[in-house]
Amino acid sequence: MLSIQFIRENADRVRRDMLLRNADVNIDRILQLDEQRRALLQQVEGLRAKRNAASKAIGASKEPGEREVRIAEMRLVGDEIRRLEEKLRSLDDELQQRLYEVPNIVDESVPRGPDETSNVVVETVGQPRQFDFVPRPHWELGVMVDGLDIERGARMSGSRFYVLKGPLARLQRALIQFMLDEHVAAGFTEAYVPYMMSEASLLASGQLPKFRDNLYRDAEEDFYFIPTAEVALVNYHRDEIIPAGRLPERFVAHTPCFRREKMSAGRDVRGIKRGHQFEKVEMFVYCEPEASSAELDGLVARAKHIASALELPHRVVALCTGDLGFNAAKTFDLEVWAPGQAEWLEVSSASNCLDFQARRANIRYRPAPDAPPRHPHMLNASGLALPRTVIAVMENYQQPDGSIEVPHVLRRYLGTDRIAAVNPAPAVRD
RNA sequence: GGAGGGGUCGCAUAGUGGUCUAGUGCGCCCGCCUGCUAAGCGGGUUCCGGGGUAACUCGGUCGAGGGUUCGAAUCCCUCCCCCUCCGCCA
Repeated sequence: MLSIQFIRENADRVRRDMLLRNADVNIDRILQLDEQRRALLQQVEGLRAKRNAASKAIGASKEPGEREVRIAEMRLVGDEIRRLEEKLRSLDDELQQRLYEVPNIVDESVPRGPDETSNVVVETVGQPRQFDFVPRPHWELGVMVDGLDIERGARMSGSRFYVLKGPLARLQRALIQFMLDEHVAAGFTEAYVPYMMSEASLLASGQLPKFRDNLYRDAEEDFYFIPTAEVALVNYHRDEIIPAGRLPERFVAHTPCFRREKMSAGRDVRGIKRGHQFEKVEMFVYCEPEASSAELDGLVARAKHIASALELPHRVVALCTGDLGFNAAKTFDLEVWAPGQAEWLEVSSASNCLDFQARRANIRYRPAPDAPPRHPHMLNASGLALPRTVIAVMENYQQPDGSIEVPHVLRRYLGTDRIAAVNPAPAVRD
């Protein structure tokens, strides 16, 4: 979240950024609550100081008469304190609630625009492959190599679930292994983390309270299923002061991700592009504020490295102000080309959240052993999201007979250079 | 799931209603003393918030939140976490 001090001192900038995001946030109400709160706080603290002094005098006093008088006096002061505290608490609650729902500020370098049509392609790498046949979408190829079973997934769990088996289950696992190995080799620390987290953790990472509708949760216990490993990695240092000399810290974790996808109902219903459960390799960085801009570039470079190593045509897109996520001040998406549907697939989103999550999660670090604590900057980036990378590999490497060539870097993981087609092409609908 | 024990300053501990402004030891920092080092002596050492240009000052903070009281680390209630043993279990 933004600190109330920051909002107070930069009210115009915050108002502007909320407009740029199309965020419906009442900054004036927040400022009003802040002012009322501080005025009331001064009253309460003044009375408490008075009571503290009197109580000390009562403790030291030996004259029963004097004690009685002062106790009676303080009884009234106590009542007044209680009355004002109640008002203070309700002001605090409303202020806190509203602050939790204010999104991050916008980095000055972010292109302006109301929605994704204003996003800017900043770099394109590789040429889409020229096919001398009509490339198939991944859901047809999946059937042909006997690796994808949508119907059984739906029978087990309903729509937006699927089973990967045989060569495609192995392809996905090989990709995960490859990505983790590459990032670890680049100095990232691999982490295995809980997939279910408490409400407090989701609040700290910014998923709650605003995005409750997109989360799965246990009905009886305080468990939410993580929608991304980012949630776990934000909370790794929650309520800590990181000692001097530890930053930057760079993590990589592979986890499943669970999303209700209520917000995108009806979109991308075919195949494995958008499911309720999917695998993702996630990178995460804690760093000093001065370093976060360079770290963001580094994360984008890592995501690009994976796409390049897999020889997938890809591009980097700078999200515009209206398309930024709640936590992010600046975001680059990485998209890979999927010839089967002739579209760009988002496989990574790299964001600099500045100190926004550090405040929510109460994470600080010491720049030097005796220096006062500061909030670190925190960044996250997929590296990469699996189902869409699987789609891109399948569709880019497909052969006329429905078999799939294995990218060079994956061959040592899969022990083969080709995934054979064993079924005929499914009947083409309409 | 059952039974028991426990959460106090970086670490270890003391503290069962009022000089607790939370003591002591260790660690760390500053200073003094001292050929050097060690020891010794003196001082400092949580974090958050309010007010103030500042020196400074006020409030809160003993796992969390409520409550009792003029006054709570201390008493009461609810919850969380950790440890030990039993049960169950991949």
